[in-house]
Amino acid sequence: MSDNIIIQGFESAEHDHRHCVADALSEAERVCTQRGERFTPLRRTVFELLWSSHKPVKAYDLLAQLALTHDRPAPPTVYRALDFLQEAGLVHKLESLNAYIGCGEPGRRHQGQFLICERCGVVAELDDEALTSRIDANARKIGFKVSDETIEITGLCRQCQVS
Amino acid sequence: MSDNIIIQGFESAEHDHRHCVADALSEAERVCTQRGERFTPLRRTVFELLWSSHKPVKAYDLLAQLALTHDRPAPPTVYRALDFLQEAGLVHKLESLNAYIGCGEPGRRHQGQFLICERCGVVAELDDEALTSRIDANARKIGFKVSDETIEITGLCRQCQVS
DNA sequence: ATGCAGATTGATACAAGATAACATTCAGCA
DNA sequence: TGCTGAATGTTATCTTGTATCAATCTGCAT
Repeated sequence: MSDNIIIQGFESAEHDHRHCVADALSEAERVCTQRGERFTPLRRTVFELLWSSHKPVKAYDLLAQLALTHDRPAPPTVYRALDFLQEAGLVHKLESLNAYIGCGEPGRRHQGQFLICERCGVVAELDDEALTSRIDANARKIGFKVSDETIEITGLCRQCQVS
Repeated sequence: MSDNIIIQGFESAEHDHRHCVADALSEAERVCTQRGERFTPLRRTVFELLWSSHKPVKAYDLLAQLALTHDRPAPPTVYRALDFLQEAGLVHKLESLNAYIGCGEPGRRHQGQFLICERCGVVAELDDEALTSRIDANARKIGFKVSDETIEITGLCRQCQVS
């Protein structure tokens, strides 16, 4: 079992974010191609907006951003793109925030665990398989068959504790 | 560490639910008294509605139920009661469902982990401290200070897998 | 090239979930 | 009895998400 469970999040303020975005985009292209689905300009735009930072974005904020480049987009436009991206495993929804964030490792099937800084809003995505196993074990004990996990931890990131 | 991590949920269909309700009510009274807060008739009514089954209830369904006995209640009425009950640890919100459920063990501070059957809608509440510890350990590793956990597992309960 | 089928996007309307702000009433007590 | 803060009532509004139908586009078989 790997000890490096952090997929993304809490990068240094000076990290080259263009690199994150470029990686995410090429991964997205790859995943869509592999799934035989189309990474259309609209979906790509929404995806890029989500990757504009490591903070989750709300659907109506995406809509407002879209309005800058598209002619009066309506809610279904953005929700459909989000649905597609979630289906493809490219985006996660943070249920406790009603917000969406790009997935840091879309290649592998997972649901992710999230650390959400309540001060700066940055979100880290983890994947601790031992945690998932433990949950599965608990479920199995009572005959419950897991299909979906929502694990969202709120608190303060290292930076925000000191500053 | 106790091995019995199930707080409530997936009772047999024939269990005496009046007993669950009676227990929950007396616990609620106790908790409120201890906190120096008032378990008013309205709060009690909302609480009883939440305990009418082991399924989560949506705020506007509560509102509709309330309308049967109260004169044209408005959303703030039910949301205020829910806020109060959540503050007191008597009720949990299931973020992935936008629904609310009575807590099976309000005496002790905890956030709970939930197994949600996507077929029958019944929810089990667990409290696996090892799970919480593991999450805390992961967080600590990257300097994150946890204040709040949302853990909601969707799937099929034993009954619903066979029938 | 042409036209068809399915996927994608556009557009309108509305449903569902939640809160802000201010008025009124109530419980406990000086 | 009247005061104070808590609790509830009331109205309006904001946020989040869907249903539905129309128009357009893409890939492909003819």
